[in-house]
Amino acid sequence: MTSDSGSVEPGADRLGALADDAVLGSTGYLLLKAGVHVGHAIEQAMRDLGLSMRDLLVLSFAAVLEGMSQQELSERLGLDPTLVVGLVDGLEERDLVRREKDPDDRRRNMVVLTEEGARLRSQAIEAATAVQDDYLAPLSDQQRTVLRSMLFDVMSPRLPWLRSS
Amino acid sequence: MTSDSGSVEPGADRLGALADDAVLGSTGYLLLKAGVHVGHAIEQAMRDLGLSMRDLLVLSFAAVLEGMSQQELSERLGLDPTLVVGLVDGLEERDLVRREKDPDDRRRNMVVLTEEGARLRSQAIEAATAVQDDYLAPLSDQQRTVLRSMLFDVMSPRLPWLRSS
DNA sequence: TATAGATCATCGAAATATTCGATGATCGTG
DNA sequence: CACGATCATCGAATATTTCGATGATCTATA
Repeated sequence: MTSDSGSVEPGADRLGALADDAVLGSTGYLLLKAGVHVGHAIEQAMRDLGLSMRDLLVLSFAAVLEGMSQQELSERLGLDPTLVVGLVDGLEERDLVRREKDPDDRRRNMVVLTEEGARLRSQAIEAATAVQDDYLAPLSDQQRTVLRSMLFDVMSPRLPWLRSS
Repeated sequence: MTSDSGSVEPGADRLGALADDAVLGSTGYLLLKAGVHVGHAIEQAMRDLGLSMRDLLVLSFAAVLEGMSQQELSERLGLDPTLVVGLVDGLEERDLVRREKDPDDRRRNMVVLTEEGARLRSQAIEAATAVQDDYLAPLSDQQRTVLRSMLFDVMSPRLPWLRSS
């Protein structure tokens, strides 16, 4: 046993026994932890621009899709439609986004990026990219490519929110 | 290897322009999404055993460290110490874990795994492992090893909670 | 050895965030 | 036109997290 509590045990733990645990050292848990970490890092970087991660995502979806209903947005974000209301409210107040009634279905509010929104999005992308570069610094460019590709492979069966139509 | 799924081909834009977005298609965001997904998957699997992800982590830490203070636990989990109280309460009520006063410092409650806790932990590991195997199915064994190793590389500058002492 | 200051676990209140049920407007179907 | 479904929204109910305070205990030190 020698579980002499409180004292440092020399030698035995350079990487730590924890990393060998079936849960704590598992790929899945590391993935989870890594995801949370980048998330926080990006969130942090966004704060300087007065944005949340969700704001950034809305801006991104709005930019690429060139407008989508709040319903669609809620699905892509994986959020209750109710939450999207406040999210869009906040962005609209700052003129980053605009609600446009869909002429083909006037129940729908299309969320559209404004000039100002596009501008801020550029800055946000720059910041987020810098954060990621920093975060992935231990990996070579080639490794990053491999990582991204593996993540795509793993996620592809569950990416409805990334499909265009 | 041979994961050349990165080339710009007709098949590629079936995934949609979203995957090419600097944010939505970034390695960081994919990492975040993947993390959340495995997290949910594991959480889901744990539900059958009446455990939460946090419960599983407590069990894991308790098992490997053979007991630790709630303070230490809160640091490793990245949670407010206040939350740990309820967490341990729940596990203690079910006899999965036990609070033992540290004889060297009677302010401390050492959280120790019980027999019952060890038993349930085995089942939990089995379930969590199965989920991960399923989740990582698109990857070969070799790829998984590479992935895990890359995640370690990326995280190693920020893994105090995985260090043993 | 008495005392001041820090740490630990805990509690309860405050602040945040998420979920749920209901509503008015609008659509599509027949 | 009436019916049931969908969309955005609201407000209430829940859940979760954060914060400040407290009693017990430790450490340092004078």
